[in-house]
Amino acid sequence: MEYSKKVDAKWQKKWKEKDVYKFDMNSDKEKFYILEMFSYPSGAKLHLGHWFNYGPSDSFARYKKMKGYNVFHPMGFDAFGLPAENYAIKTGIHPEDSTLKNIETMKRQLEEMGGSYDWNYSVETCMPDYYKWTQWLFTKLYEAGLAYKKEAPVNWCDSCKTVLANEQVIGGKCERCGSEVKRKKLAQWFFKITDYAEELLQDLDKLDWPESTKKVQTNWIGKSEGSEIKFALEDGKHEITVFTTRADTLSGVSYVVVAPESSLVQEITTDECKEQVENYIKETAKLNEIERLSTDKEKTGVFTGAYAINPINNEKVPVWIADYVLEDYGTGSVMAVPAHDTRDYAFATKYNLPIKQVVTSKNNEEVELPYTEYGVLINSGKYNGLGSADAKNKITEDLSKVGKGKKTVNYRLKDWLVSRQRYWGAPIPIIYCDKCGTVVVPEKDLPVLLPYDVEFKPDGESPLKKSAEFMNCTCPKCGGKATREADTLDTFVCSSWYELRYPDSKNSEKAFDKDIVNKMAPVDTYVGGKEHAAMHLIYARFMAKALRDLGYLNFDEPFKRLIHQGMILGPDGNKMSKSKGNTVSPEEYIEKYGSDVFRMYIMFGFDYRQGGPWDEKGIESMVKYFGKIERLIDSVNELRNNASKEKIGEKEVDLLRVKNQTIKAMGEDIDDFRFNTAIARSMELFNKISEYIREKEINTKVLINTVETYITLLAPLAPHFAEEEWEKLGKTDFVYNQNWPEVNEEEMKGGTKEIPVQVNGKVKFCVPVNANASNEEALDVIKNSKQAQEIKQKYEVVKEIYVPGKIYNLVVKNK
RNA sequence: GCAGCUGUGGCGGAACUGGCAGACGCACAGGACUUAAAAUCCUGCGGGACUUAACUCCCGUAUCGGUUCGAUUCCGAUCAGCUGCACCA
Repeated sequence: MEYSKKVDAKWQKKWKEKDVYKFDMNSDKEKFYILEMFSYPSGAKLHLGHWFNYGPSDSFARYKKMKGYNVFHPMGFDAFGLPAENYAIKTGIHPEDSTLKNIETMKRQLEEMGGSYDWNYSVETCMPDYYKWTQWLFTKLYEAGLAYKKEAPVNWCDSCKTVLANEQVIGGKCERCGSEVKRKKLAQWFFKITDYAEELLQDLDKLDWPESTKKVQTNWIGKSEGSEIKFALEDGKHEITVFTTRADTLSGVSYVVVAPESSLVQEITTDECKEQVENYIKETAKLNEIERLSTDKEKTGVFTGAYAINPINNEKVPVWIADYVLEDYGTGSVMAVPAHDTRDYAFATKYNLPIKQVVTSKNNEEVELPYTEYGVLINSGKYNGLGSADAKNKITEDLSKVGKGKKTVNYRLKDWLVSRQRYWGAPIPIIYCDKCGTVVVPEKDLPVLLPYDVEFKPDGESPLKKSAEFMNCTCPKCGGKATREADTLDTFVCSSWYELRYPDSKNSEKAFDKDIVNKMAPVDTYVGGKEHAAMHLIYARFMAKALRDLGYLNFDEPFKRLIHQGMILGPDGNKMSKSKGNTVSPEEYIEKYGSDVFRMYIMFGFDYRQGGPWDEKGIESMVKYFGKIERLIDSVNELRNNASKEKIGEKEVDLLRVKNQTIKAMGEDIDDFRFNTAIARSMELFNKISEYIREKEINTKVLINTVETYITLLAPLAPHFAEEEWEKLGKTDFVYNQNWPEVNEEEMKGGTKEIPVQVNGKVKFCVPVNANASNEEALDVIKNSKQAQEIKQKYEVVKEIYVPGKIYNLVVKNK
């Protein structure tokens, strides 16, 4: 193989000289926005996962360009975040220094990969020219009532000294550092994503996304329709509102449970029960949410001494508190129906509470409790005999007439907690003034710059609090002394709108120009890992919708089509990790083989959506293929001046058919991110050309045309290598700028086609049919074939089935 | 526990709405070239039976069953692996 890293460098230089990646916003061509999830520069170098994400996607972008689109394919860096801060704490190297250095390295590596990015459209989220607008976004959401502050129980990581969002807690442990997560109450900033719960759910239908990811989001949003029911307390002063999806079981309520954190608890607890209730609340506070919700944990609770009145039958039922009820889901209170809920059943059994069956099976069979299915009501007074579904409606309706209940919809989705007690993030643009209260930083004062010189070692306080210079400021409203918000924004905020900034990334007046963003966005194809199915992808959707409602966007969804690449595992089949010692570094391969061999191998050796274990040996197959192509081009150049036959014979028809089939198949494959089969098709065409080249008489015109097409087809997949071979073929322009070859339908149909013939569903033989023949003609040929005649003589034909162009099946029985 | 995904040769993987299972490649085996080796080129390559041989036949897509003229593909049950969610009222 002559191809090497030097060839990469040669073409990268030439491309740069001609500025081929320059994006022209005003092109007449139809725009196509391709985006890969930008990378987080925590490590110093691109790893295999980056290559697997960016390499094939870049080939997709190059293909789309050849197909005639005005392709917009930007790249940037998600540069704020905890790892850089942790690294800094460990090494003393400032996060800004390490991050900027990493970005430089990664940029260089992306260029070495051959990424077709126009770096004039790039973002680095840690730079003031970007986070100014992240802050601006916050102020807009605040003004629209979509950002608010509240005291909330949060997940606290003692090791990172920071708060984690619920979805960042993995198995009770901190997603980033793995240490145990505790609960703590803090005043926190939230984005009101719940306002968009219904739309986020409904609009999933509009998206060309993997079904599994849509399901993840559906579950995340967790819509449930039910009823809110009011239970008056016996004291006549208080009231408990519960949320239930099973209003039909209301007559079976044997107690009511309130979340221990609820402020109501203090008010209703009787003096006799005060001590046990307070002890229980203390115990609960020690547990984190994961522990509380663990199925393994036995359900516990205590009686408050209060009694509630069932609005349907005036029965008096005890009010308990229990840690299996959460304050922030539904109304924070539930009605317990042990006979028809497994959880309540276990609780009632443990604490000897009554169990009253009010639903039975439709055919009135004996049922085992707890019976959680829908059925027919019993022991429910005037509702007896109603089906569960009807009873739910009827009961809720009756309650609503007396102001004791209503139909309602509940979502599991929680508001997005965006504040972080960290240094390496965008400061929240809020000022606290003694006179004016909470004041948002006006646009003219943005960005609120993140100071460089700050003690960022964690001690439970926000690092920015320790910088007097940062904290002390004047109130924008009254001009008096004021202090700044010391918390920074979750990095997911930075990444929730970056796709909107790319097309106008240099704009210093606005986050983006409305016309430009509406012209270039939404993203047509978005490529990234499954791990972002819930968080990033739902936050970005929310942000787009919020910005639309604020009048900045005229579309609803930021990413029309989504592709998840699979994961490349270590050679041992396990997830790559330094601790396991099974990591594979792309660098040495690039040094040894060049970017294209590596890119081609990762595309050919794996199903893009699946990934799989790394196979050291596989890459050699690509080295062989490249060598073969080089030798083929040399042979073709030698044949170039030989005498050519003029006729288009059987062999030429055959070659041209395969050529056209390959153009079509490869195009479809690349469009659908099936790079492995696209490359396999290219190999088939290669094999066909090699076969043809061994013929005695060669039509050099057909040969050269086919070989040129073949190299063109390789161009998006192996960009540097294809340029090199293109040049060898005597071409002086860039193969990068070629159009994707057109399919010649006539040539593609040429030759004969083998139609398989089945007898009773089993293939017995094939009949060659002219590929251009009509269905009738083809069927005629098959029916009149010698073998078919033989079958018909031998057996009685019961039925015949012909699927045009595919199969002919005879159903027979013995005569 | 619930949900989702996956299961095809020695290996990576093909087979697009049911229509020739194993494309393409790796590995392996044989041959050509060579003094020889490497490289390269050619041929073979799921398992089994029979045959001098061509052929032919049988089995085969995790397992068992179903629908169908026909199932890797659809349906049901089971097993295995991976991933996500976590008492959601």
